Amino acid sequence: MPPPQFFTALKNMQAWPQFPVPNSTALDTSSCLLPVTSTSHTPSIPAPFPLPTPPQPARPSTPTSTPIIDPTSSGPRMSSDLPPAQSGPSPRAWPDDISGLSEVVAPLLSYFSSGMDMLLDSVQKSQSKSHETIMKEISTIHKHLSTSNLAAKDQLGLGGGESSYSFRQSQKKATKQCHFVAADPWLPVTSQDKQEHSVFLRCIRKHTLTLLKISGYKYLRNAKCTLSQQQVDQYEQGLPGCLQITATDFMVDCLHNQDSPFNQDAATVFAEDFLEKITRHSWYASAKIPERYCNHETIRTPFIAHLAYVKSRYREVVTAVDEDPDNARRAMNARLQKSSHGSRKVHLLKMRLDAMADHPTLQQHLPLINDLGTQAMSSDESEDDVRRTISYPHVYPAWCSQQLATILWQADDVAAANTAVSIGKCKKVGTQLQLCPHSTKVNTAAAALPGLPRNCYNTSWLANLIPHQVKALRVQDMDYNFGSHSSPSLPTPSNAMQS
DNA sequence: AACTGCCAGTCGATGCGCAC
DNA sequence: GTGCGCATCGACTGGCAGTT
Repeated sequence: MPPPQFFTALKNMQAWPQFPVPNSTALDTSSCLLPVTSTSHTPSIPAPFPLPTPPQPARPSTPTSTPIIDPTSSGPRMSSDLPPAQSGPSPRAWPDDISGLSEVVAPLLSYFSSGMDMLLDSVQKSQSKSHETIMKEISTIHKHLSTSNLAAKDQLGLGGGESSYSFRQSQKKATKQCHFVAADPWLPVTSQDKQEHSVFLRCIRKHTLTLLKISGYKYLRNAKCTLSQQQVDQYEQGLPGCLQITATDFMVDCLHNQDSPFNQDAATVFAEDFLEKITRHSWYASAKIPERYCNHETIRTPFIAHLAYVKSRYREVVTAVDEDPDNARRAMNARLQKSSHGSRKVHLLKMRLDAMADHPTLQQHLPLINDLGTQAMSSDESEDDVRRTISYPHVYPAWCSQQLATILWQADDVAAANTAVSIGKCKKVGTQLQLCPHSTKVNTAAAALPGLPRNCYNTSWLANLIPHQVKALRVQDMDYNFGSHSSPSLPTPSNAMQS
């Protein structure tokens, strides 16, 4: 990987309008293909795939096929332990006494020469290590798939396993800002710190419900969380007879800001009670809350943050219902339906990854499918209510190429074979696996994933895009090596159902 | 009838983008 | 900075199909 100074220099170069940097769009992560309904998943697929390796020239004239990942930007980083490039030399600070060249051109040529050397080194090293990278990634995914099966949950529901999918999500979330209280403030936040923080937050949520005397937020209407303006005024002026917040008569104000004096005082009462309960009365003992969390401010802050969620739920179950009950119910159902559909796609992705992890030939495609995420999973499912069969036909996204669909198809067959009982005639106890017959239908409304190799997209679908969409799609100018799985035509649905 | 376990639905929660 | 809407996630639960 080129040194951080190179990226700093490259960024500075982009500010020079007369010398546009090739492939500067690689730094742009904002665009995506319409109609994109979700922008949460933006895969970065530069190196780990078994891409074909054409003979490399000794010094390529343009590095346009190599994605530039700037470690100083907010985009994905190739190395987590790389320090941010802050003190690298600016291109303008280069010596300007190169004979025969102007002050502007000399540093530019020198800069480009040096930069290209570093970039070329990086590309060559990356390609030579491609196989090793794939095997490492497969090993990592495999390890997380294994551990997900062994994970147990504690009685409070405070623990939980980490599936292959959640592993990807946790990697994504790790880039977001979290206010962990690390065991050792001088060391980086560890996974144990994160787990302890998560457990602590769950206790905060649970205690909030306890003090509000409700079992769930759908009962917020019954909790003390609505104050009139008169009550607020009286409280803030400290008038006699105004509301008093105590642990036994706890209340929050969901109609005003969480930073209001009333809510701030509520947070203080909450922190005092929470601290007392965990230190003197051994509440949440199974959660094993670390000592460093046992102070007022560390408890107050997450409670106030949680209050924002409580307020949003209040708007949903009280305010919206009061305004228009029918509309509120429709909105709630729509949200739940979407949520349910999403979790099914997660299940499908995990099932496919599990099946591929142990398969001798499909294993090599694990990084690709893992990076595709749920957005590439079947996009529509429906149950046959008439015959009462558990049948969910897979409908593939229109943008998906035949080769890519074939991989997913074969993974489904492997998963079905793995769950089937081959010894004796006894079926597995319990409900049998759902039938997931493949269909030839495609979902034209499915959002396409940007930045994939060319042959991951359906050719005819690609041809129908307008130029702006093609540009937004950022198709990699290379083909993914599907190997022996790149069959010329999709298998028939009947074949797929035989397993 | 008892048991098992899959699966859709439910719930609590988080993060992002946009408008003000 | 804040509120709000939206998308999405993980954990959990009840219904129920299928087996013993």
